[in-house]
Amino acid sequence: MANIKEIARIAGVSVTTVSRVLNNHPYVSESKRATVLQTIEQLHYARNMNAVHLSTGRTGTVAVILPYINLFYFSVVMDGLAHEALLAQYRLILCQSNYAPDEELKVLEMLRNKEIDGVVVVSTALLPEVIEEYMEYGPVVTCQDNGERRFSSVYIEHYAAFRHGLEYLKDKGYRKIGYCEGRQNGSSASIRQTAFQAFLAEHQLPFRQEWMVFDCMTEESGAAVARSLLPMEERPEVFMVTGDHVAAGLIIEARKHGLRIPEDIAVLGFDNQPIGRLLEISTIDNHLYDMGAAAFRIIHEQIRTGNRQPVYRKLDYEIIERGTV
Amino acid sequence: MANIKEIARIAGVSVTTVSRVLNNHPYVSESKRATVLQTIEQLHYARNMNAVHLSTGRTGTVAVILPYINLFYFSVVMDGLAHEALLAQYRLILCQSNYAPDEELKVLEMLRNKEIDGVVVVSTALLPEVIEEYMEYGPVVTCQDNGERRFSSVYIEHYAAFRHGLEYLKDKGYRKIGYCEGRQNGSSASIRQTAFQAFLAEHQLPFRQEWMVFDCMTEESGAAVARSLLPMEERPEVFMVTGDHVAAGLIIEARKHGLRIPEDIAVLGFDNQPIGRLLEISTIDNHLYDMGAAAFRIIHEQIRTGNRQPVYRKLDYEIIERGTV
DNA sequence: GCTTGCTATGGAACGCATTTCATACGCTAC
DNA sequence: GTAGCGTATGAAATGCGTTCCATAGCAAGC
Repeated sequence: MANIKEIARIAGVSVTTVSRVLNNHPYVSESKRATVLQTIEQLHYARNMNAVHLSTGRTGTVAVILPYINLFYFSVVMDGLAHEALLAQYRLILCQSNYAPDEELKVLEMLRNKEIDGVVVVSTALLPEVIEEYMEYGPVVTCQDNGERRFSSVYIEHYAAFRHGLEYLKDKGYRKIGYCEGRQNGSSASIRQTAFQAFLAEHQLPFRQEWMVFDCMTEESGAAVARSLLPMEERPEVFMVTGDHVAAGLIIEARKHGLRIPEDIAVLGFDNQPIGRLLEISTIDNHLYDMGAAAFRIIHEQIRTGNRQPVYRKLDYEIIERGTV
Repeated sequence: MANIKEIARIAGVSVTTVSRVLNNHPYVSESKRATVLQTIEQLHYARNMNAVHLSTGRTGTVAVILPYINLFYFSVVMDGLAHEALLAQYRLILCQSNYAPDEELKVLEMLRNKEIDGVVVVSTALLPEVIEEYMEYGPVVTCQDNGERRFSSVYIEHYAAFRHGLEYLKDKGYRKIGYCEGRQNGSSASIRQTAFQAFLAEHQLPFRQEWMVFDCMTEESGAAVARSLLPMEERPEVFMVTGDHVAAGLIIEARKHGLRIPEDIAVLGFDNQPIGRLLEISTIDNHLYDMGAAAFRIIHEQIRTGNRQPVYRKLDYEIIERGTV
């Protein structure tokens, strides 16, 4: 396979000149440029990008850590990331970690090994302290609210958003409020739990352990929540559900069992997914696509400029009133 | 930053020995191995993977071409790919192409540029002939049925699956059959159209242009189909819908307008998505996760062995009977 | 006439790890 | 006793493009 040296030899120029042509540098005469391009054409020359990466110390690639690509939440964030990456001519490496810390660490090691230029952490099992250690090797942006860290983050104001939702429910007259959460110990999940408990205490609202359900990641788990309502001595009046697909499961299963929405059980969803629109689920839109897009733009900027000053970008949210509350 | 040469100098051995330690080669005495490892530790040495890639001509990375990551269909295939890639310690580059041919070509060029070891094409706007031209640079696996090509493919027997579905409907007594398709000109879509038209002709079933709808990719487009039924002079008795989320849109919107499922309009979905299970949509499960997993295993095998003999792996499908037909 | 500065071009160093080949020691087998 | 093999180790070649630095011609400015 031809290399740059061969091109130079045949075109009768130096490798420097060939490199300049390849990279559109100035100071190459039109005649030589033409000869070089022609030689490249003739020999079907293809640049060995590994040599370029070695030489430049850059790869034009960013890795993305997330647990499950087929959960709507993550695929939408990924969509935002991928769209911006395409615009910036960057490549994205997907690490679907299943929250396995060692796999997530491997990705950070790739940063250290110069295999990638940066890392976007959409959701992780790693502690912020661990991530911080890798900041010296390249920029990292997380999509979680980690407070003031050495790495950047783009995040929804989960505390405020959740409170806002609770206030909205309270204003509507609801007092018995239930809560379906994804992971019990996730960073955003913890924030929401705190918000939930604080709000209940503040307003002296009733609470029962069975109104709070964890590990609700799928439609099926939403359906299970609906079924759990049936034998319940005292039911909540409304559920806040993190994820419209989970809310959809809850609603459809509840209706199957003759419960009316919102009269018997009201539901406020999260994420504003297409299924929520279809079922007219009231929801909190937290702009997931924008989160991905913003995360990429920040990391791209930091790679480009070499600036490591962390950026904390707070995204807003909005309640979309539909029919389930 | 320390490199292998520095490690060698300080540890008092040759770079060869350091390399051997790094790669777990035999023929290194325990004492030297220990010294080297200790030096690596001390200097916080990190291997420059770009040099490794240049030197070995391999990158341990496979690129994936697909149009939209946030469509369930693709995110599930990606899940299968990602899972296997993790097991094989391979990295996946995601190219979300939006079916832009030039972006898809760029990925094939990456193969030529040795930036990646192989390409998995989940769905593409490119012609098979174009893909074939890149086979000399590395293995390519597509997830479409392209017939006998120089590249491998993992595919659902769309023709058979679709016919099977049609037969199932006919056996149930349906004669007026409608059809909602994603892309009009997709490779799988074309096969299904052919199957559809052949079946109708064969059994002299009635057909109307308005019973065939294209560009149904989302829940909303399914809902639009439901609305289009209302003013229709003569309605189909059943719709085959490629994608359970589209079927879900159709069903939910139809019910909103008082249509009973399946009495007024029956629906047979595709892809066996979680939402289909929840709504008890009868569907054709075409094992998308397995498709991704199989695609990765094939390309990994071909990278490993250097074997370029194309493999055509046909996946089976099954009708899942639930309540909408 | 001489200094400055821009255009054009090439030599050589640099980024870094892998791998082939050569060498050498020690032990077993015949 | 020596041929042969396995273990251990290093020198040097290899993969390939980028970029700093040096050189030189030529034109504009004083």
